[in-house]
Amino acid sequence: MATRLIDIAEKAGVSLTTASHVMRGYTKSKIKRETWDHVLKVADELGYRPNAIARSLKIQRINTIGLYTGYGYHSLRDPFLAEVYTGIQRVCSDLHYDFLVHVDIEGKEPNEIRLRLNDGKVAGLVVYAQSGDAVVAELARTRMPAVAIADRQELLPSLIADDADGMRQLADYLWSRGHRDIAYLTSHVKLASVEARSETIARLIAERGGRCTVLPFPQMNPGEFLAQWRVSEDRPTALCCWNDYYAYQMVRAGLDLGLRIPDDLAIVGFDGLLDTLLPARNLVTIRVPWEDMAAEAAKMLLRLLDGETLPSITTFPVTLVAGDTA
Amino acid sequence: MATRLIDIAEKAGVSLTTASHVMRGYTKSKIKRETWDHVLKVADELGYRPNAIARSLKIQRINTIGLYTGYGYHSLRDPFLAEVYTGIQRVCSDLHYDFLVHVDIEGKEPNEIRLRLNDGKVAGLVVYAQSGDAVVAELARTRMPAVAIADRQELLPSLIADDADGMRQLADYLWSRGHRDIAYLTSHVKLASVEARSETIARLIAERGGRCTVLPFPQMNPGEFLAQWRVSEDRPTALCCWNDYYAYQMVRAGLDLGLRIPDDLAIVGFDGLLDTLLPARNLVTIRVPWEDMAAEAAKMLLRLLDGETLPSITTFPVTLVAGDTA
DNA sequence: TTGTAAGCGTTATCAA
DNA sequence: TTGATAACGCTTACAA
Repeated sequence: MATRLIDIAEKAGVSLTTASHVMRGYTKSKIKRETWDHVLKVADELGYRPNAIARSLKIQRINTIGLYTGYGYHSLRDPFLAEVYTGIQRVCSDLHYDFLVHVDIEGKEPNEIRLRLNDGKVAGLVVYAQSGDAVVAELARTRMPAVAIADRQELLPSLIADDADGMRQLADYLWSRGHRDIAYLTSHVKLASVEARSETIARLIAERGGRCTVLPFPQMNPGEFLAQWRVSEDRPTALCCWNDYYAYQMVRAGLDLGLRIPDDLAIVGFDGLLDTLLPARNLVTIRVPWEDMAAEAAKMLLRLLDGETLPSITTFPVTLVAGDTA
Repeated sequence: MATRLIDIAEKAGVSLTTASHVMRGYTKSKIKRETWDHVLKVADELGYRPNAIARSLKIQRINTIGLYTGYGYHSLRDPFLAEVYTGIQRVCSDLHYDFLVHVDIEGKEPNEIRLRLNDGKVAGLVVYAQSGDAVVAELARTRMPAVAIADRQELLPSLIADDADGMRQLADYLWSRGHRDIAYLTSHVKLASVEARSETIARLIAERGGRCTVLPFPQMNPGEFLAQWRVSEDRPTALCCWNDYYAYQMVRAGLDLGLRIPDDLAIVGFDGLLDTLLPARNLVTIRVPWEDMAAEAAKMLLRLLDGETLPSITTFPVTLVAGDTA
């Protein structure tokens, strides 16, 4: 059994209150220096550790925030989530919060998940989910403090990237390099940002008199896709991919097939997520400041917990990263 | 103010006990079906969420475990930690635990960190730290349940990879391909496993009459290192790197310099961490089942919490992954 | 079948 | 300058 405050009080021959004041460093109370030091000494001897649970129960606050992702089992190998975690952690570290990863929520009913998320272990949540996620609706209904990231949530303050501007930058870049026939490989996931990206580039290229074909990222392996592409009559000269991971798969498959990139085929991505790791080729991509966005989401969540009102949408600028694949 | 159990009891016109039994699904108590359903209905109407904090305080247990890394700021951008997180998460998910990431512990005194780690928010810890870490000593002193991963901790049950066998496999592989002069690029970090790896390969190659030079991974950039290597008289034919990240940096630098890999220079890594992400080249490496090890660490921690006694060392087998860089 | 009441380890109010 | 004591929300003997 762990040492309690009362054990210290008894051993030190003081009251619970005095012990509490000393342990919390409550300088306003005028406890005799002698008593103070004695209590500290006893606490150290007994290896005292304040019980954060009891404290939280009493003060009705908890310095822990959580992350909910609406994609079931979320792999932490996903570089996007790595950025999100890193950003949240940075803020938590600065502001003396801990960070709880909710994992026991796979394949459950929305309300059951909401109960797990909203059981007092965390003060609030950063949310990464599709708009229309049922758990998010439950959270909003029960007024759980939460802030959404990466994709807009109608019911929550949301932090999103400027997808349209990113696509505009890519379109400009490709157009200026002479590409008039572009294929856009989009994601299967139903996110508002997915729609925004494909619509934007299709529109921009069409407006200028070029052609932009939107295709789902091929289910077949990228090599087969590119082999087909190679023999087709009327092939696009540039591949614009929903994200960097798709783009890298295409780069790799292209190199394996002996294609010259970007001369035979230009490839661009979106996200800026893989740049630190990858050898051999530097992808042309749009860098989205995911880590900063996540950090800002965490900060905003903490402000929300303090009763502030937040803007419903906060949009972050994105920047083109030059490389050698387009 | 959130709905409490007592609010439900009052609104439903039952006692606290009855409400508690219903909410906990305590089937042994013979509550009238009618009462039961009524309580559930009221709870739903009021958006009741059990307070896990109060519950934990009462039952003196908490279904949360944590991770302590002795390397300060820990980022999921580190693929190793991504594996560790993923493994811990998997087990937590299966066994209805949550996973708390302590982040407010940077740059603090060991005892202060221990207080943060051991404040009742988590039942136990998975530890990733160098042997001799002062916080680990504190944790052991205060009998905080903990299990170490990746590097041996004298004071804790430890799960480690079979580094010696991994190096043996790499040595065999390189030797069988005709390499007689090998450079081993080791890490600056003082881990037992670092020592184990460099010593093992140096010994194995020497025993067979070859030469193995152990060097710290160059502080200069990998390109400069390889440029020097290229003009040296008596140059090794293979580079064996402490981990995959080092190896990939060398592969990239080599390709940039126009080296043929593996013909001009063979490069091998260790860890098996980057294989899912990287295009262009498949590294020859040793796959360590980090995720499984982390999962097992979490499982063992939970067994420890149940009062079981654990083996002091558990060693996991590693396997060679063939590729095209050696 | 349901209710009463003690207690988990803190903090905070008030009194001494 | 210190000490009693009542909460915080829940669980669980034990009583009714």
